[in-house]
Amino acid sequence: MVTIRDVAKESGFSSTTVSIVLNNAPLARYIPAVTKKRIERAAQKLGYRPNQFARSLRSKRSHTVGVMVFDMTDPFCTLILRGIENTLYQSSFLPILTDVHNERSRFERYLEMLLDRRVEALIVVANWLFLDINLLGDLEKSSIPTAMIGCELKTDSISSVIVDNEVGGHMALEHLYSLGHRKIAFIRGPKALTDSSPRWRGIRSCAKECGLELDSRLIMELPESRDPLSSFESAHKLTEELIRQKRPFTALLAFDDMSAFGAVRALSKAGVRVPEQCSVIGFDDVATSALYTPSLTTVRQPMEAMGASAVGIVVDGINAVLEKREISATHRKVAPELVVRESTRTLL
Amino acid sequence: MVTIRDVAKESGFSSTTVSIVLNNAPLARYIPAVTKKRIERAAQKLGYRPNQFARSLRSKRSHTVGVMVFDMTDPFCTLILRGIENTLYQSSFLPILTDVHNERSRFERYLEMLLDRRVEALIVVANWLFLDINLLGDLEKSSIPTAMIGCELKTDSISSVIVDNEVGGHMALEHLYSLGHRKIAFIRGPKALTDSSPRWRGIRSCAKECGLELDSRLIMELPESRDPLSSFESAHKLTEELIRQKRPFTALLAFDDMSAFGAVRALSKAGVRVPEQCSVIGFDDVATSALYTPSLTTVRQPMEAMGASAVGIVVDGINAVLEKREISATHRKVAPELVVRESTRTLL
DNA sequence: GTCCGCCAATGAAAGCTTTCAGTTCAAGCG
DNA sequence: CGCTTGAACTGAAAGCTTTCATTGGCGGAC
Repeated sequence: MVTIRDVAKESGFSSTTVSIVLNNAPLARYIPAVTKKRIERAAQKLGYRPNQFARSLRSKRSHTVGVMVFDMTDPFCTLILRGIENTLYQSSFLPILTDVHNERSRFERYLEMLLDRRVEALIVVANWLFLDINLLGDLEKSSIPTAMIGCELKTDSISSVIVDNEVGGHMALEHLYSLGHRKIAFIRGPKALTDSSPRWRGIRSCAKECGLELDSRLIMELPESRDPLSSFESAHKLTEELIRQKRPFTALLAFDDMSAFGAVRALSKAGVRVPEQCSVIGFDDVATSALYTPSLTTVRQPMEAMGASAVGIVVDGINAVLEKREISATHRKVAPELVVRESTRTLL
Repeated sequence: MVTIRDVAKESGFSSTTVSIVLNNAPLARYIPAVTKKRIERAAQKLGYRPNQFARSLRSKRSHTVGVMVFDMTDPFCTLILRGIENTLYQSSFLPILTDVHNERSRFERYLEMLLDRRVEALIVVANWLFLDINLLGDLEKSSIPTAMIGCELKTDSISSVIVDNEVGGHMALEHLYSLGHRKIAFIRGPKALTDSSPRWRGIRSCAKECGLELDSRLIMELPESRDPLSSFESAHKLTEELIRQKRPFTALLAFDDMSAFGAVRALSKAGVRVPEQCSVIGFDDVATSALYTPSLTTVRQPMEAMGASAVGIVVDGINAVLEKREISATHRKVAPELVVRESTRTLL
């Protein structure tokens, strides 16, 4: 391994000067171009690569960000991760990826590991999280810039990025209403999930504005479950139940895309054609939605942008810490977007 | 920050002894239980956490593995990543995740960054890779244990884990044949993709065994593209073309699940019901396949196990290096598994 | 002629561990 | 008693950077 001293020897300057030049430190301003050239050439020639361990030890920086996902298999995560990765890349940080599998013990262990590695910031993808208040406590103790994606927070020690669920819920119902649907079935999210209630609030506010009466017998609720894919199965069952009830409906508004897929499956099985006989709308716009048959109309969360946004927040936080500025948490609520595809159509 | 010297002072022993005890180093065997207790208690009391930077600098170990994915948005990756993460967790390694976006420059930059960080091993998820021989050269130079998932190699410096594509192709056709199908359409993978030809070989060998004649006018081939999701669109178009040809077929064997989805979509659009009028089989068994309507019959790659297997290989490699044992590359070919769902059925 | 400020460069310390090469003491052995 | 052996423990070095404090040299101000 070639060290900075080798470069010093080769170039004829001290290792101090080499360090200053190669890092383009503030003092580099006093160093004449000739010297810089010579040092750079020497480094090049020897193929010098600074030892990151030593560098980190001295500078107390790891150039690393911890990413904690609550369940990677949730298709909702994929694009968020892509957004995080891509933005981090631009700032020359590397992500350490951990998947908590929705287990508290695993969360704690990973948090400890990440902090031991001195990650400079933490991004938590809190998809499908049953908000646990202790968890926030653990995160707050960490004292590094932290951003949570997909979970609304009021703390001012942890930043958050979420989609505006209320607006999204409103959008979804408005879409169905504008297509002429009046008898609408709903599959609500599980109560314990933080997204559920604002989405429902948006739906109710839209109903109110339109003078639409919600039929409580057409409202189902997903059960709690640790597995994000389970909403497919649950929605499938709930939709079968809706059909068995024989209470007619011409459209169905699902909590998310997974449950929408479950609903479509149940409807098809029962011989109800989507969208001809029943429109279905989802929420999220996971990758599959565009590929489904029929392709799914849904309320899109701009996931890649949300990942990027979280990185932006924590990178600002890192810089603030470096410059000893105080900075308080940022809370962003991004706008959802209606994506109209084939699973919804005008009521004839 | 509390250092090992603080613990030494607190416990009344030297930092050497503390280090030995806390790491349970070989020499710890000579240290009486009482001493160990006292040191552990002191560490506990002060809340000592070893500085990983210093530790790494000294021991030359990072306890970190680099994971390079060629395109994260490919649903094929998700479970592989899960398998990697989970197995790494058990060995107390942390993964640094990088997504190459199918770009050579990005590959090079990331490889450099990972090696600078002294990752102890490298796992490359070479999904949807157009094998580039230079790329292997870059990897071979790295001289750390390296495993590639999803790409067959002959080198003995880089290990590989792949599914047995030939057996898989054979399985798929055999399934359709055993259901009574004789007029079968095919959507082959793009030539440049390493998986394509062995899968096709398996198909041909099965056809031969069954005495089935393949109709070249029913054989389509996906075009090359950098985007794994593009196979959906392409397959959609190719299937439309197949239908336009009016050359009847009762089953379709697609290159992968994405293309199977595209085919199903095209068939549905044309009023051909799946599976009643045409059976469709895919390859991979991505998460969506079980949720699709109809759920997709497919040849499953045991992705989680493949990820785990790759980790096993490189961890063995790491240990071999530590113990100065020589070890040569491992090449595993895992068995695929037929998953029968709703998209295929007996020909009436 | 002295002092100041700027430029160019550097020696040495500090950051925290792990580990090599011992040291000390006591017991065991012939 | 002198020697070896083993247990229990430790001082100091090494690993490689970054950075603080400092040194000269030199031109200009007073």
